[in-house]
Amino acid sequence: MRRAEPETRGEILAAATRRFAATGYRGTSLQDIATEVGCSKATVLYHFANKEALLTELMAPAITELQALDDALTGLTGRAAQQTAADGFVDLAVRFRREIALIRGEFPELLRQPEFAHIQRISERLRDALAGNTDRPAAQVAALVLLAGISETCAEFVDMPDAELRPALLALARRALEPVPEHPTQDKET
Amino acid sequence: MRRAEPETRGEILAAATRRFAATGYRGTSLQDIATEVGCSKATVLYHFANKEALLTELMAPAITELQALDDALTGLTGRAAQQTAADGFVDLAVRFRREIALIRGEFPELLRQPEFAHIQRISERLRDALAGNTDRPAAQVAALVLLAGISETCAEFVDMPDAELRPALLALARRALEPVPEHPTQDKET
DNA sequence: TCAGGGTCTGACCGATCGGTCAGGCATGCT
DNA sequence: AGCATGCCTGACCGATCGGTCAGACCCTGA
Repeated sequence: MRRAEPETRGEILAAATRRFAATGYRGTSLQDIATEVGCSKATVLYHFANKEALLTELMAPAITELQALDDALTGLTGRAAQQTAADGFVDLAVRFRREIALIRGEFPELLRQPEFAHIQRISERLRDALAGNTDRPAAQVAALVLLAGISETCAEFVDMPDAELRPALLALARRALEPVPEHPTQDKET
Repeated sequence: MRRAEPETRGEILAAATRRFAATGYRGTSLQDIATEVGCSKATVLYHFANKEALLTELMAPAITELQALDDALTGLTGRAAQQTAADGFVDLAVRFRREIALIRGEFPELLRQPEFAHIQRISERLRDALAGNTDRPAAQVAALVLLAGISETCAEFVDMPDAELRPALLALARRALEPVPEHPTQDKET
């Protein structure tokens, strides 16, 4: 069972991906991962400082690109921001479906940790951009439905080809975000 | 600290609601709940058979009504099913926002338990109805985005008045579900 | 031949989890 | 007075968690 080449690290990453996607981050123990790899739990912790380090390494590419999208958003407002945010987020969600599935349902708790605090801020900015920088409830609601719904849908449809999933999401986002005729529901006080 | 009237059970339920909503079902220990109530963990387990019984009692009304919506859906197809599903689900999601928040992010794991297996089936039927009983990818994607997005949004906007949240969600759902001009992307196989 | 470093492991640790159990205490009925 | 019952508790249990550690094993280079 001893492995001459040090590819164990990679196998651990692959196994962790599978287990996290299947049973979630908290629902997966280091022993689960070790068993899937065929090594001991101590080996997993030899290659990675702790359980969280495994997750952050798995999520790193997605986080980097999310940050890039956030940067691309600075300065944009109104329809331009809306379009950029929608297109960019759909693209990210489709491409990083696997990563989304990894932390599915544990977003709220994971975001509470300081290491992921900036992601919290990014998703808030993304939501504002999608809402067209308005605080109209209807716009905020639509933005959040899209963000959450797209994430969940991508995690669910892991096997759908990009060429099918992406245009479906883009079309939906465009329909959902099309400027509703204002419909001035005058509410003076909140 | 002894309570003459047996209102402890109600206090436990209330505390469990708060804690589950704040840190999730798995993220909340029986000791957490006991501490918030001001009693011992054994007392919690005296009033409830186990941790899961607490959750099921909290979720019972929502589940009952979800079942009713599913019943109302039988026999309907096409646009009628779509409308009924959308209106019914938005209504349920808005009214049972708190219950959704309780199990936020733990839906996948909870659904795996046999006690909640029928909810799995209901949500699948709901998705099919929302998709207009089509298996066109675009329709399935839109249906899932709506279901997941609406749930998450309701859980997030716990404090928004019903009168604001409901129409916003309904308008969004109507826009998202409006019959897209077919746009025959001929895919012969699958 | 030997030293050293990278890889891996079993044994172990403290903490926390859900859950059990025998018994204490107050009350009310007989 | 005696007894049953409902409510509540501390002490305890086995399991599991993430993480530590001393040492075994193997390869390589001097």
